[in-house]
Amino acid sequence: MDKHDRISPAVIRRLPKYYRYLGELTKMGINKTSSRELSEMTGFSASQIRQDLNNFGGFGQQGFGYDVENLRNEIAKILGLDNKYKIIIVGAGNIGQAIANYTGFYEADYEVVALFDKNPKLIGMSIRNAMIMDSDDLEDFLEKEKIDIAVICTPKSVSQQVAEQLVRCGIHAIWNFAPKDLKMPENVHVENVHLNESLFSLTYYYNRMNREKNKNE
Amino acid sequence: MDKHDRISPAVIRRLPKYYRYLGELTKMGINKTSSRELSEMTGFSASQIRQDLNNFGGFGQQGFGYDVENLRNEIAKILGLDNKYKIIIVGAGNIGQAIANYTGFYEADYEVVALFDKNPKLIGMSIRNAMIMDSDDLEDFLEKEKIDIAVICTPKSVSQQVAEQLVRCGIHAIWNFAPKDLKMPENVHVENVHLNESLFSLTYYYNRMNREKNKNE
DNA sequence: CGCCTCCTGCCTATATTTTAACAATCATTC
DNA sequence: GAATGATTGTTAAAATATAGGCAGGAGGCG
Repeated sequence: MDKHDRISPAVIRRLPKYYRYLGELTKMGINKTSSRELSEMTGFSASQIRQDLNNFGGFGQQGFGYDVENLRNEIAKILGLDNKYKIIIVGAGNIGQAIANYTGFYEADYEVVALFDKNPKLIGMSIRNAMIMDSDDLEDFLEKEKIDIAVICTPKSVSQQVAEQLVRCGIHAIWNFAPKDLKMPENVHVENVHLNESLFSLTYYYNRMNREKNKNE
Repeated sequence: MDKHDRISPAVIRRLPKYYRYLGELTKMGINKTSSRELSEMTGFSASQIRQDLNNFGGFGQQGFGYDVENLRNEIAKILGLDNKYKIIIVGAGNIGQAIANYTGFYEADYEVVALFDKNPKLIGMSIRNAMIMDSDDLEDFLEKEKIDIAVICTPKSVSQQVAEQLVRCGIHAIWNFAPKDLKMPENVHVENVHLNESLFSLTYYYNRMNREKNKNE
């Protein structure tokens, strides 16, 4: 699987989108598609779609197109959506609870096994079969349970410290919602969801649009 | 302000990060910095940082560096963080409520004015001074109040429809949390936060790491 | 069967983004 | 007040990402 090593992040970011649209086609009962059709749906150029897919092998048939279900399965395999993943959430505040309640992951087999928090009022509560446990028990828990992905939803002040603790306990994949960049060793992958930065970008474009509108009036 | 028109999105995405780190420097009482220092903090190359900033003008002093507070204010101005923004949230489920409760926006003046939902159990509740109102009252509300940014936290099945309604009522900036791409006119800016796609990317890298680890053993 | 249309996979060209290099400039030191 | 070291702004080069173009294969149709 050496070919995976050199795939650009931009390609990986697009794959979930293809996957989603292929799912929609399946739901509509359409079982054949083409890069042109996917282009219309996703907004990416047909050429780019073909090239993206060809990074992983020729899933299509020349002169014909792609089999929707087959292509979807192949992308699932590439992303690893054909496996099960156990998740814990550290920090059971607003965001942590929202993630635990989020049903949008249904497309793959992600299971939130437990949440952790310091707040005694939260400890003992359950969210969709997942218990909120005391943060002090985190390390013991990770020793016993094999966890794939940890979600950090703590305040930023403790996020680095929590991340280091997680890594010490063998975690290699972190989904970080704290507005801070984690300094992590090479063999840990961090996926950031920085809501501020997203909102600030939006703010920039909002203002730019307003400036243009005023100019044209 | 024509120069803003051609700034690449990649640059805009980095500005909030500079802004955040400059805030941290201020908090530490440091009032002078350099592209090299910012590079160490942010992980971007010093060259790139200088080039990014010079898109908007020379904020530094040759041979000396940048004044932390001044640079931070300039970036704030570029992003528009020196203004106030009124926000509504459509969909007061888990994510909607979490956003309403989110305090991470404190760096700028964002005010969540109201939430909207169809669920009678939620209508009438308040979250941090913002009331959850009936979705049926959305259009009336938007006629009376001048809202800058709308957040979509509805199920994906209605997100497109909600977005169109918002645009009809004069909204031009949408922060979309529904796992669907909105088809919008040119003069509307949509910033997507697609949690699935983010998690799927993480899953890909998690698996790739595991493959590499197994190979090296 | 032959022709036409459509579409992939691949190769090439263009555009964009990032990195590198360097002259100009400033504060500091001796 | 001249030399030094640090650092910017800017230009050029390299790397990367995207788009375009085309040969060849597949299916459909008369």
